[in-house]
Amino acid sequence: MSSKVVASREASDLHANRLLGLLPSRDYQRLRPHLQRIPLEYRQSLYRANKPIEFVYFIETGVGSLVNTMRNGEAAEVGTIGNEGVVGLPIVLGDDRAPTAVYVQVPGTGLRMKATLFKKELARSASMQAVMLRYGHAFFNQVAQSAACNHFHSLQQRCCRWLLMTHDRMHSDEFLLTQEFLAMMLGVQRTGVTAAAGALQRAGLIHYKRGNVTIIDRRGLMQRSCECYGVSKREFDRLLGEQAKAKSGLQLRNGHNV
Amino acid sequence: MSSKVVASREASDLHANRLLGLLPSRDYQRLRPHLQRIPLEYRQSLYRANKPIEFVYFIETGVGSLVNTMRNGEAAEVGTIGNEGVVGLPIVLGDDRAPTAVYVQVPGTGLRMKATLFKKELARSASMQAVMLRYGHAFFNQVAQSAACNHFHSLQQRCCRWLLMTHDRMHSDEFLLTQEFLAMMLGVQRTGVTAAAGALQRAGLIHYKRGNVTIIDRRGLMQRSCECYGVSKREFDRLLGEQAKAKSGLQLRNGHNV
DNA sequence: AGCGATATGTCCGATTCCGGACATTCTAGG
DNA sequence: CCTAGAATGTCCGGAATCGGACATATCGCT
Repeated sequence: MSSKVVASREASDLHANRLLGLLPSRDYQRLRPHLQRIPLEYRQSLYRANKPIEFVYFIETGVGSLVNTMRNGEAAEVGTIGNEGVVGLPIVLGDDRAPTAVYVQVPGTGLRMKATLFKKELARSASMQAVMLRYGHAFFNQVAQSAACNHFHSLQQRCCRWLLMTHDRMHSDEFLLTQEFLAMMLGVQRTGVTAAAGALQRAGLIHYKRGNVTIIDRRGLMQRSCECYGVSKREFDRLLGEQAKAKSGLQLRNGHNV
Repeated sequence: MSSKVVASREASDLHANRLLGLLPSRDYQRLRPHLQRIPLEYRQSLYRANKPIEFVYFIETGVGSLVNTMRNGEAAEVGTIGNEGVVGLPIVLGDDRAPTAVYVQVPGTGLRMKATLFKKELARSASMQAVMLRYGHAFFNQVAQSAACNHFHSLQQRCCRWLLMTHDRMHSDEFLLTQEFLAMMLGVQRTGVTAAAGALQRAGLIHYKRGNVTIIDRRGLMQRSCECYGVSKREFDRLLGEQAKAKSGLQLRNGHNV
């Protein structure tokens, strides 16, 4: 039994959500009274395609997926959001909806806030806006990377990437995930995922059992993953890393935790 | 087919670049002295991956491509920019570089401006910022659509989409385009494009000859294109259309605005 | 007119993934 | 303890695209 108990303190300090942690304390204090802690439940929709966005969510644990659904029902994940970000970027960009939707792919908890209020607070603080926009750029880059990745890379490579990105955002090596669901996220057939995941298990990189995956060999996954994992991660670290508070610039070559 | 020069509809809509046209006249007057008209040449790079962005470009004619290049040299277009937008969104989002690059895919002309100056002007005007961010969201949605499109849709469908999007931004039914180049944009083999384009020509939708394409049957292309063309276009119209002007006074920040 | 460079046409085996059908294993709940 | 449903495993033909090689056509230049 895994779970979201561990509060492993990472580089960012007080807040489980790194984006909130990047805010100047004055900004945070303004948001605080409006933030409400809520559970994020498996498959819950945080906002729907082309519908007004009611709340923005600062994820603490768990992972959300930006999903694009085609007319015929085919769907694919084009970006993921964890405790490094916020769900509701369209609000930051001055819009109130988007043609994509966001679903909870791994359950957890988050802080939510009325979108209208958030928009108002954003307008009052240039520093808050700057932080949100910088995250927006990192996320944009992730989506741009996905666009190329979905086209060029094999199912197994993308599988590895997805597992790594999710693992980064979890506080445990084990989490809930069915092949069926992963297939939907990757926009492929379930049987394809069975084949890919089977190979990874046989190679001793992961272990899974009826909806539960355990990451065993992170390094091995990175070797089999496409470069896209590293590219996205580097960008997030560059834009949301320590340099906001200290200087630090861009480091991170191989510094992945195990 | 459209005429050479956009007819002036409204006082503030004089600009070949729609984004500049959306700016309140006061904002535009501030940018104006810094804007320099330059030709955009075939295959020219407007900014490079991971290098500081020197200039932002408001395209008047021609088309630019946001391109993601993999380590092994494979490349794919993940977004296109024409006279509806600006090249240099990272600046708007507070960054000075991006892991993607922008190339001129169809030559034309544009107005350029020092990125540092643009950033400064942006900070002075909430209305300008609002317009740029709204464009940013439309562009983001386009990239998100590409991410799914590249994965699900056939080469021929994407071929049609690409031709339509380019046609929208050209002032002519005929433009320069080699199969080789289109193949690079779509991230596929050249021989695949030969097959797809050949079929489209046989069906009487286009005509091409050594690097020159003519759009003959736009409707036919739309029928064979994937839905992604329509989705992107609708979003652009929603966010940058006529009614969008009314909202451009939207305030994002206090204090610095005039 | 001839040449080299560029652009397009064609063919073929290999690979990946789809689409669908079906079998098996595990787990929760009565 | 049993059973329904969920999750996973396996098989197969077919489609799209790759990767590469090669042939042909057209243009610009001298």
